Amino acid sequence: MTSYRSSLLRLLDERGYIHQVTDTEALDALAAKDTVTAYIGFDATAPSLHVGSLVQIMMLRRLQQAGHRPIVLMGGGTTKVGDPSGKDESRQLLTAEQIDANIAGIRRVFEHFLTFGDGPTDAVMLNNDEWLSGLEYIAFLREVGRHFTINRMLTFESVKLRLDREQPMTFLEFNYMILQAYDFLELSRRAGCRLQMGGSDQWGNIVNGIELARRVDGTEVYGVTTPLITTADGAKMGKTAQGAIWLSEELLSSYDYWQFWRNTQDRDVGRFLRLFTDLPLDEIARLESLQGAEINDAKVVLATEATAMLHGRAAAEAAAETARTTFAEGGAGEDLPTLSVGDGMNIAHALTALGFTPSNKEAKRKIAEGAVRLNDQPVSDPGLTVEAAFEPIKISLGKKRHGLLVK
RNA sequence: GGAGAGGUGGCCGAGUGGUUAAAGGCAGCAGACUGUAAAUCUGCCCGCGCAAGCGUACGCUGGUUCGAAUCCAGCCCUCUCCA
Repeated sequence: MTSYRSSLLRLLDERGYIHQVTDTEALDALAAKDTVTAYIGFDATAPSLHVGSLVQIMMLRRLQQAGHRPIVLMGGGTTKVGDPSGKDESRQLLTAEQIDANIAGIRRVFEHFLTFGDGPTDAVMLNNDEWLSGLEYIAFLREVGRHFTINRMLTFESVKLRLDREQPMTFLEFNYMILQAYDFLELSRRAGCRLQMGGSDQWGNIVNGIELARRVDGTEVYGVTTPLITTADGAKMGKTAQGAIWLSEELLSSYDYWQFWRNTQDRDVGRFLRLFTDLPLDEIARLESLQGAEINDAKVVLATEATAMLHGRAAAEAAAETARTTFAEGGAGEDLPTLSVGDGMNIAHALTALGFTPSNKEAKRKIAEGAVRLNDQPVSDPGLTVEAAFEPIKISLGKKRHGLLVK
């Protein structure tokens, strides 16, 4: 199906958000006629979200742009149990206070992307703790559990994958999909929610929710999933050696956020512009067609637009200007990470303090490799003490990471 | 509860008493080449220390030994089959 009647599906389609839709025609007809309320679920395990969630965030933004109502569903209830899917990571159980704090932090992220309020297309944030924590086991099994067959659950990709790879799967985890399905039922009752969106890995959960709503309430609801967003190398979005690309200034500066986008690979530029900026499609087509080194201009636009959406236009321009003076002119922009060295500091310690290297040992290695420069002069002595005078000193590791040392 | 297999550095995966901070691969970082791209080649890749050196590390706890990831005992966890 190439032509949609609804502006919603058209918008999502032409910008590259659609991987699968449960019932395209019915959803298209619904979205063309009514204001659709739709939700996406998010974890409450961290105080912020990172770029890995940005496609989902942007999809809610598109939904609102198309005149519909987004619900941000926080998994406060499910987080209380602790998501068992990250089997390797120690599942630290979060306290209710931590979860609430995390939700508050995540809400601040969303406020950059969505308009919240009481209007018909204003976004709302809900917490599944409201209905999950009070559930009674027997009653829940009788109302909801009877609609799930183990036979069917075993065929789901998430389960099958685990079993095929002979990895353990707990009963708790097995029940997760039921709780997620129940969320959809609950939201359709409470908020008239008709659509759940999510990553392609959520397809099974979404379908479960749809079936549950039909069986229990006879309600028709729909699902849309996004493709898994990877870089052209096939790597997951937003994973760098430095850590996650966080969507809050406290965890990642706007300068670093800008740099993240600036370092996009050539082949990803067009796709990312469509997904992560509001630029019109014809403008994106023009940027995307740039060849050779000119594609760098498109990357600057991508970085600035993406940063402006999250951190504001002024911060984005400042990051762009710093990058220009630092990289194009070989100078030092004001927005670079800055470290105070007091009366003198060992250069290896300074590199680690700036976060350029994970340890002093690594910093010394980099010095030995000739990768470290002070004001563009290579440093060879790992025992060097750096002092800043009146002018800040530019310290560089490799070609990309630059910082300022001040008194 | 029983039998068997297994738990090694971010991941995968060798290693079955000493020169093993532990092969190899992936990921990552740096250098060369470029365009703050990709591909390719090269180097690096536990921590502290300017350094000599020291400290940690092969599921956990003890033991044998001059010496253990490697041998022994107990425990924990995972998988497969059985009850």
